[in-house]
Amino acid sequence: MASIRDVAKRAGVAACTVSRVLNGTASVSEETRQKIEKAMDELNYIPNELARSMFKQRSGIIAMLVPSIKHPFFSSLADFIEKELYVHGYKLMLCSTSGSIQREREYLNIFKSNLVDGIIMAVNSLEESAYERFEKPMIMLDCNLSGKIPFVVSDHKAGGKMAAEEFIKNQCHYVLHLCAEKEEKEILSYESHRMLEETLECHGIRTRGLEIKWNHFDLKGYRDMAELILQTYPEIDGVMAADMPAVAFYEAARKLGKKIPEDLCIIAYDGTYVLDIIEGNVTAIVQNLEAYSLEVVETILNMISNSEMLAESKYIPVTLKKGETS
Amino acid sequence: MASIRDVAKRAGVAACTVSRVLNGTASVSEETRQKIEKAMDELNYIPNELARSMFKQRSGIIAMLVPSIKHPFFSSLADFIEKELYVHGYKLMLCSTSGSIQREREYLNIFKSNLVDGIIMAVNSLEESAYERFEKPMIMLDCNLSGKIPFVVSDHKAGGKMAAEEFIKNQCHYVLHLCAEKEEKEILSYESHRMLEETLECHGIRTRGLEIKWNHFDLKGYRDMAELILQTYPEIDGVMAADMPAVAFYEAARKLGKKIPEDLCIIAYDGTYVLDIIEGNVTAIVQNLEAYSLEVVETILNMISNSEMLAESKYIPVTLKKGETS
DNA sequence: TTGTAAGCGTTATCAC
DNA sequence: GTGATAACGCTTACAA
Repeated sequence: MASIRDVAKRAGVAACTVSRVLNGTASVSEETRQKIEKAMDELNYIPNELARSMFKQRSGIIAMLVPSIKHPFFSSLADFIEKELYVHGYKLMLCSTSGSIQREREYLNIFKSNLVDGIIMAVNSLEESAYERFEKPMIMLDCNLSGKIPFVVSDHKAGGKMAAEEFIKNQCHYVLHLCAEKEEKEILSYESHRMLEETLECHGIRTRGLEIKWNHFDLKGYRDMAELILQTYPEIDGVMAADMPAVAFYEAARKLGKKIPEDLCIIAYDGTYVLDIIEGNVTAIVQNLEAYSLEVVETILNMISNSEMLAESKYIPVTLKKGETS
Repeated sequence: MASIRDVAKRAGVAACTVSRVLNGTASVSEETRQKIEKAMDELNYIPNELARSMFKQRSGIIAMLVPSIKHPFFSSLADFIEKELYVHGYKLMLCSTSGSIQREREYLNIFKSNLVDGIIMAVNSLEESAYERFEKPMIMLDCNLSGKIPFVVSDHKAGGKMAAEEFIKNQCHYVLHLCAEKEEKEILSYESHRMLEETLECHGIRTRGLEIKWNHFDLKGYRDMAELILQTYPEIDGVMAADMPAVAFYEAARKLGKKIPEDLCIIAYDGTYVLDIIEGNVTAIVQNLEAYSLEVVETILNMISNSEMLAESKYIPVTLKKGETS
């Protein structure tokens, strides 16, 4: 691989002059420029980005740590984020914990070693201090660590409220809502559940929260669970759950001969493409992943260029997509 | 950020001794080691991976270029590949062309500049020479560039044959198969279509290939198309298509009141989790993405460590997953 | 066992 | 407009 010095030698100039041509950082006479460009061409010269990064102490790479790369929500998000990073000249290092806490810790250590300029965290299984003492620009998705790390999050309160209002419109009497197992951290998506309960209870509507262990790709398991629940609690006439379990409820309800939305009103939370795959048109609270991604990227890049560890956190509006299940 | 020299100074030794402790590359007296470790600790020292990479001319990052990050096939593949890379101490830079040829070219240029150790290409829209003259370890997925670049591919011939045999078993008379628009390159998945046609024609079964423009997330569009096709050509009693369009045919056929598999036999090609989302159990030719990923990673890492640009190409077996649509 | 010095490929600073 | 020189943080001969 030809280096900048090889080019310089061949063009009969100093390395720094080549660098100037490369970066347009100072004026170079037309004659020298041509000689240099010729030499670059002949040597098939490509600047070594590693050396540049080392000098600048900045690699142009942003890491994103997710629980799963294939999950529709995270892959959709990563898709948007990659596009937006690209616009700003940054590259995406996409890393998955695959649900392993150990791996989250290891990746976090890797991220410390200057290979990436910033970190987008879509997982948060470690103790809070692990993030708080992290000394690089970091942004948390959907999780508020006592304001110590900036976060971006969908407006789940509004989401929960919208869902509640939809259940009320449908004159539901007993609404089930499923969420992931809770931790002690302030996972912001729980807000939607809190708000849902609160609003419904104000209207005298019974609610029931159920914490389940996600296994995002076991639709069969979800369907069985849904069927069991619907049979065990026939008085349930409203369900809010993430896309996949919501789909499972939709399918289970149809199998059981329930009329939708009369007997069962279903609201999916997230609104990923998963909902498009089935024939039915499920009502959903849709997270605006595009707007979300824009904010994430803007915030992290701001943190990098201003070397401020603390940026403003952002709330992204959600919308109700009316389907035939409400 | 503390550097290795800061640590050395604090411990009262030379930088290289610290390096030796860090890498275990030579024996260091217990006493010095302790001093050094203490200093590292106090300074909260973290080796600068960029500097290391620069010296070693190796970043430990592998780039993967896909047409879309969110597409179930590619996100599943990336998921496996990331896991396997992790095992070998490599990181994944996941990049998407979003279908843009321009962007493929730009990313390819970025990859040339030493920031990544190797490239996994799941796109191939440029002229062949763009890949052939690429001077870094590169592996092509599903595409054979006259043997110039090693590739990994599912055994699509076997896949096509399996599908054909399934149609034959179902006593189909007219089989439709959908594939993406063809290019002049040797895209290896076309093999399945060729083999399907060949095998069916040997049995006197009519076939019809249809090239369609993919828009992987417009299930509604697919369903409309499927419905139109099934109405226009009622004599079609067999369909092979990628997961998403296959699902669309399944749903359209049910809507039209066709009996499955008697009136219409459907075989999905790929076997991603998309098939699990719908209630029906669609027969599929399943690509073994895990085995696939293992081969991809093994091959690219071999190319890197042996600095051989040409490795052996690999064929990964596919399997038939019997469902209720055949 | 440990230190000195050179080098990886850039770019910035300061002369000229 | 151009060139020396040093520096980014690390590792590896080579020497002591």
